[in-house]
Amino acid sequence: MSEVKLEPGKMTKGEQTKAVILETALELFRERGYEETTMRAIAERANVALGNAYYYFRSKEHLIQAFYSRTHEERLAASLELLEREPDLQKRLLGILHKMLETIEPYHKFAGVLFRTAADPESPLNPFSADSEPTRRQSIAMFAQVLEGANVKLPKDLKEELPYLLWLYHMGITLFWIHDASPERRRTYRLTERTVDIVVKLIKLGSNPLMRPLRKAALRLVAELREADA
Amino acid sequence: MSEVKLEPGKMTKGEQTKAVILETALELFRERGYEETTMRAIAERANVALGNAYYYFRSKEHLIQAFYSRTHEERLAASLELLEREPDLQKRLLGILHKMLETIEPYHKFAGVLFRTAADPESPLNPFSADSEPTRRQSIAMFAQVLEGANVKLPKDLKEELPYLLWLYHMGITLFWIHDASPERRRTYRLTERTVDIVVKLIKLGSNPLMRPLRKAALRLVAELREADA
DNA sequence: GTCTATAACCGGATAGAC
DNA sequence: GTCTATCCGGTTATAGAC
Repeated sequence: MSEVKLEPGKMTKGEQTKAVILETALELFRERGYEETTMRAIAERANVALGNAYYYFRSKEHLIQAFYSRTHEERLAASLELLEREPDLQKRLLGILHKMLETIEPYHKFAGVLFRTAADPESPLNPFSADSEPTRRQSIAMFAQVLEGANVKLPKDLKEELPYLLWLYHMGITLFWIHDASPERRRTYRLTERTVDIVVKLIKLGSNPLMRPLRKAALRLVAELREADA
Repeated sequence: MSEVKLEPGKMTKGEQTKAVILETALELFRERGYEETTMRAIAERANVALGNAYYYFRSKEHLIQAFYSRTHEERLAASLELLEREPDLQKRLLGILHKMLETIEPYHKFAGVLFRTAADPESPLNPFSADSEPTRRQSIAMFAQVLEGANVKLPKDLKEELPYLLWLYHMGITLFWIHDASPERRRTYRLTERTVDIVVKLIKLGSNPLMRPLRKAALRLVAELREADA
């Protein structure tokens, strides 16, 4: 599923070891969940000493961070093709969200821990933190691309803020997914389909010149909240 | 601040011990934060054995749950008077939210941990969990009261779902508060004032007979999502 | 700079005696 | 109900090998 090539030719020994440890950890996380996976077990299956695991990953949580950027990249890659091919906004958005859900599905079992640490304002894993700024920026940029290539015209003010709002929206979907215990995550898919429809309608409605005053007011509120991210 | 009388006359020895442990724990949490407070330190200052602390509280997290229901009750009490006196919906809602923010303010320092555990779907602290059902129900009931005594007429379908929606809204405010590092939590207060205004306008708009189809559609979506709480 | 092995520390949690 | 002893696992420290 999430196989990653460990090309020994292109990697130093250290990079290889690090990669092996990460793969092993994710494997165990998927098998048993996060809490149930001990650092000792990871080291053992990866055939390294416990101390060595800590040499490459400062803590168990840092393994999660590595996981984050990995799935994030997978997701970007998986989305590219769609973005080049599909012009319809609604289909673009829905497609992106589906790709995302597919990418993270294997990890649903330990999603709770992910989110738990992510929700802590002190944690570097917090998606609003300075630490995750690069990933966040990339992610928001992707939503900008979703809009960019679509067959819609947006007023400038909305166009600027919308990628961020869509990113927030996708975080909301993710939050729902985490709590979704339905078979095959049906509820999440249903929610996604319904809300994408609403979101697209709202975007079109909000672009209407008549809505300018309301739109301005709403965007000002959003801008204000955004400041609080720090 | 959060002094609670420990009336020995009215309590069995066990209840007393339990109360002492809880008070000591909250004291230490406020002093040093959650992570920095060890169960051993709590037991020591409370003059009980470590094992005894675990006799009364199944885990360190369960101390948080006790804290929850405590502030929850304080909040209910603080809100009662307002609800009996004020007829204007907007003022009622704003007042309730202000009371809430006041009650939790002393604990802002370890609010992160609160939310972190609360966000874990597995955790009993999760506000959507079965474990927190009693508190949740009470809280939703309070929002029903906010509507009940107000000078507005609502269509039946909306009246039924709205308390839950307001509860969700207040959770959103809380989430923002957790991440709010501004002096005196100014941002949170500003956000609250602005959004309360919007919420009340939306409620009035949504009650308009012309909005019936849209309202029905929205409420159906909400009802569907609500099922997923389990 | 990469890695092993081993021991130890710390704190949450549990068992079982009294 | 209360205690002591113990386990368990994240984390650290050390000392040394390639």
